[in-house]
Amino acid sequence: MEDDIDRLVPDVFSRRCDSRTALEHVTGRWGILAMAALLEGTFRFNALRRRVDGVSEKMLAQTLQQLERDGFVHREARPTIPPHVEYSLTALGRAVAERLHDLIELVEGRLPEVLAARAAYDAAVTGVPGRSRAPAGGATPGPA
Amino acid sequence: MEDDIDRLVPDVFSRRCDSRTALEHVTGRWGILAMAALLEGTFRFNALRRRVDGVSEKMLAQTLQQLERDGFVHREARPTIPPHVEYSLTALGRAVAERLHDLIELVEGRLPEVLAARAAYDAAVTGVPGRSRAPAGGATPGPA
DNA sequence: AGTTGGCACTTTCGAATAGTTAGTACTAAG
DNA sequence: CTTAGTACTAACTATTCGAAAGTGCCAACT
Repeated sequence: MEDDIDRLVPDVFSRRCDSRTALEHVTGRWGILAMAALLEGTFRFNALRRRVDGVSEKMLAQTLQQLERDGFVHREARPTIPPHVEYSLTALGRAVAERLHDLIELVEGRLPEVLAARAAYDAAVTGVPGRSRAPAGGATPGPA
Repeated sequence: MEDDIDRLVPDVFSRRCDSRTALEHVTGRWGILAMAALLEGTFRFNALRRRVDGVSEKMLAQTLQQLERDGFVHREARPTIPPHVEYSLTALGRAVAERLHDLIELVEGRLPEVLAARAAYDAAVTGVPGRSRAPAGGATPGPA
């Protein structure tokens, strides 16, 4: 992405490429979970918020707006009071969500290995399993 | 993940599940790009930094440490001055990186659709294509 | 001789973003 | 009457990120 010719080839490694932000939206902390939940079906706002444990209204609203703008999510609002809004995946969003789902399944399925690695790392760093501490600074190659 | 029995089943939708942070590490802004770069081969620190456009030394160091601790990345440091450190994917990291790569390929390949969606969204929101503005607040269902 | 560049980080401080809380306006149910 | 629900937004606080400088040594260049 160093000049105009290169700009025609999407490349997430280049910070100036629009694909970078699109990728960040679908893999952001709340984006990936919202997409994965929507793969299960259409949700209303608060139902989605309950599905994605820990997300605030603000962050969810912001995330859904980004995803909608990128074309991954479809928002259907009825002119009612109280509001009635439904969110669902677009075809593009579904393609992305399926890959996110694959990733999530893998990470969940191999969590024991991650936990074991963490314990081993912590023990190597501090000599005490379960206690994480950054290696000391300086120009010396750190332990690991 | 509401009680001890549920804690045995990894579930990224639950904020208390360790798989949540593991997923956040590999899909974080810099994590996903570092993993994708390492899929290309082993990198030394500054080579990786050059590969991932826009990342600071601080964020890269922090990201690599997280990934190493989770067991996705292997760090090989020689006891030399100047330092000589190499980063590569573990087997677990490779499995994850391959899925990240699939996702990246998809997002890059369908970027034109994302850009078209953004233009359409901005036009619908502001009447001016290319100019993004959040819908007005209140309890009224927003336009979209 | 001095200067510069390279290596892989860490530290400090300000900028940016995420999170918390309260608010909007209406209806239905208790 | 109060409470709960709906889908957000605004204001303030907390946390994280980014920019810049620093570490200590060696090699290459002037």
